[in-house]
Amino acid sequence: MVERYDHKRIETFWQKEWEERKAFRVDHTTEGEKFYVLEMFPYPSGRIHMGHVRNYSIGDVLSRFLMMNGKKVLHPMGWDAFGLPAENAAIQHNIHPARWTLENIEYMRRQLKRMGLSYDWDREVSTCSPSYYRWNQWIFLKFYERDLAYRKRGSVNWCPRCSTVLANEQVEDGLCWRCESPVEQKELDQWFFRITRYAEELLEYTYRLKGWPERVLVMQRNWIGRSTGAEVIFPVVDSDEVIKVFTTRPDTLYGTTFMSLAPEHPLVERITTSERAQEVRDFVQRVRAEDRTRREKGLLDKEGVFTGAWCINPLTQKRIPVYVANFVVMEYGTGAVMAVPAHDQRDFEFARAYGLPVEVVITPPGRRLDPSTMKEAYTEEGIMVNSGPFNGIKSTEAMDRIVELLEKEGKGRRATTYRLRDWGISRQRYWGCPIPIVYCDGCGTVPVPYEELPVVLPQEVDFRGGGISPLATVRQFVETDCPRCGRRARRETDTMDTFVDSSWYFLRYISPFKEDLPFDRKEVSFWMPVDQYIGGIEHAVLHLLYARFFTKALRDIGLLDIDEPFTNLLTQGMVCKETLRCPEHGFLSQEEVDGKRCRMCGREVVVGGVEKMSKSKKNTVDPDSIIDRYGADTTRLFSLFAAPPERDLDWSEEGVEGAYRFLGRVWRLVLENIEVLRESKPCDGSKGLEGFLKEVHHVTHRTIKKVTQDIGERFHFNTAISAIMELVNLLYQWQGGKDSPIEKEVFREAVETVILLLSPFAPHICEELWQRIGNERPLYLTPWPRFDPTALEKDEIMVVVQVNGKVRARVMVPRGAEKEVVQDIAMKDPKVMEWTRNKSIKRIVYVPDRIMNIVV
RNA sequence: GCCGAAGUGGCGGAACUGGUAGACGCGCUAGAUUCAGGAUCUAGUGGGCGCAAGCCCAUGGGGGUUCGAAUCCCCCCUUCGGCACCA
Repeated sequence: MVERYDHKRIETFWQKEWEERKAFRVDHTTEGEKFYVLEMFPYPSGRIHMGHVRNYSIGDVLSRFLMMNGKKVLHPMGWDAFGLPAENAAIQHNIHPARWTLENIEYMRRQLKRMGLSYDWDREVSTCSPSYYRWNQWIFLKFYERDLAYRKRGSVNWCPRCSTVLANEQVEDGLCWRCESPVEQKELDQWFFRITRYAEELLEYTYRLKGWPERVLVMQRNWIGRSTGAEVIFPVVDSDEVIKVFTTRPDTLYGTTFMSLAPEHPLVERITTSERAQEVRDFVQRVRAEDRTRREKGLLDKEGVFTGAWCINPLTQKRIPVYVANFVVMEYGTGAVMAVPAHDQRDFEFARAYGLPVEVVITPPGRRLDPSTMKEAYTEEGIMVNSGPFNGIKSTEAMDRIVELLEKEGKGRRATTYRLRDWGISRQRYWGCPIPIVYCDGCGTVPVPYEELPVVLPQEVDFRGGGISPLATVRQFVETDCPRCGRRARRETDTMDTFVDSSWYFLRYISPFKEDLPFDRKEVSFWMPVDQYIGGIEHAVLHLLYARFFTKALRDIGLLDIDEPFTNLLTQGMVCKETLRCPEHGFLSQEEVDGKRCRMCGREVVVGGVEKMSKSKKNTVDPDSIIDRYGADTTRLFSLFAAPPERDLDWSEEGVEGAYRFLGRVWRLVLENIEVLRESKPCDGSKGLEGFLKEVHHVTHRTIKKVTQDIGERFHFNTAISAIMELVNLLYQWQGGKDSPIEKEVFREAVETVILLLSPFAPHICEELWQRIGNERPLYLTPWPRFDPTALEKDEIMVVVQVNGKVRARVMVPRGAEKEVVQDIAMKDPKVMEWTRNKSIKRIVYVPDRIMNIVV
């Protein structure tokens, strides 16, 4: 019996070794062929979860693979360390957010090190450290100078549970993205980043990011939500006021029969006639009190009220009534809609409800529409009618022509609107980056001078009060002198959204010690953009859009010379597991189940569907316990083998055992042959190899080729691993001895190859075996193996023979044989003869060295 | 409603540009080893018919293109994800 595979000892040993030798440190020179591998940094919530394990395993395989292939690889790790959970923990457990966060970082760093990840820990960055967030403030000031940061009072999303404001991107279905509480609206003074200035560029570049998954790009396009059309001016009758509308359908302008304003529209108050005033005011108040989410989701019936005012259709000069309607939102377009009931479903419903006229201006080809009997709006294109000079032309053509007419007469213009809103970054919480602004009664809003940065977050704060920013209670913080006039002034007490922190952290990794600037220009132009970014799909819009915006803004400030931060993006799937349920006690964890029964009540447990691991469903698996039991190598191997990275992964204990078994097989393969391996060199070339030896040599090189392509080109780690398994299986088939030099050499080459190819996945065991077979140089400094094309060539090749598309035989032919030669061989095959007997051959298709199809 | 992704054995998944469907792993079955269990090794494992050689069927369903389709085209169904009174 050989020594057993002791993962604990091996993994501890090699982790210490890598750490002491600073194996994965990358110097600050800017020479060589660079590759920047980045994984989304974690929030230090306490412990890592399987999603992290998967994310970081993917990055590590790639990183180690590229290092062995001679690339200069930057592979850093850090902490997205500001955020609400720290503050909530502080409130619940009376521990300071800073301590809570730092302790979590300590713990999680140890967990990551236990996974054997190849990070350059010298570049570790933590966003809650003043040496990091001072540059947040610095960038904020640069944004402020360029009017990319501004303050405005407005209706904002308020999460009562988190007692803070949320950006639009952080509201999902009307619920807070973090705690799922219903979001309310509040009027507050808030800081915004003018991301809308980049709306067009952000959109345009989604068509150039070839290395991003299509679905992420689509989500971003939807989010930016560009629509093109026209802005049209409708003068109000007996008034100097005009109503501006945005429409994507200028072709329907002649069919406008009324006007709808958003209840929040400023004109409502000004144009409503006195006899309608009370009714309108009641209506506006009622709608504004309505549940915002229901209103936004379109769940309410179309309702409205007449203002008493009329406006003029600029093309027809017809008077049309102005309504206030609950389905018009102030935030989009101009907050006013020209209503064309015949050609817009919402307007149609509204018109029917209030008895307003429906006028058809576009007819479907070859059909006529009757306004009195229409059941729904006709929204397709067609032929123009009742549209003055445009009658008879196609509606698609009329679009442009009508806009031209409007522009000529000064009644409107071509216009584009976006769904994207500016990014509200103020947060009424403590544990975040202070906004470097001072308010002075004399000077107004004054930026903190650069030389006074950082504005340090004070330690002693009572953050238990709800509703206002905790910093507002700290007098020593709030009270300051105006940097401009020196008189007493007040500091801004909100902190920044933590998505600001993560919008540029990948730049700080490049020069984490830079004192005078956020990052070093020269180093950044060497390393950026990130060549491969890896993370979860949940950031498809949030973080990934913000980081793109930051990159463009920093470029325009003159700090960067790239347009996009991430060349290639890999969005890994979720880690899922089956759920267990007790009819009485709900979801159960593995520990709460005894056999097939609930430990609490003894009732039979229902095995539910495979769902994303979550605490609430109690189907999580703790990485620590898996690493304890099977080791980091097994854990990594399984999470990469069970599914391709972008797909969801079903966690299975049996699968983990399978991975463990495989590593055991590799371990025994080496140790059972340790003498043979030690006393030989790998063979060089395929000369003189016959039979099984030739087969082993051939498969060895075929595996090098496949694994190299699967890792480097396709990220198909699962198939790479299965190819290595096949090679190992073949070596277990070795029947004869390993006595002659040639046998030893072939075997040694094959085993070395297995170790090298497996090392990015399972680095500890491979490093150990590599050393044991007598290598001095550590594996992580050893070049990746290259395949020998001549070893891949076979003299004889199996060709599949089909008759009428059905496989009937397989024949061996010399490689590269002519069609006629193969045909002769095939026709002599008894099976083929049987199927072609008494039949006339119509055609023979031959794909060289692969397949022959005989059509009879 | 619109947009996107995906449907392959008992399960996770292979099949690169149309060319042996089911690699690899899990699970299951049998054998070897063992006092026994575990571990390990070997063999088998899509379905149907057959003693067997073998034949037929099979990649969500239906049609088509092709010598040949999981892969290309058309129609439909299901699941997941995103957006949605967006003018």
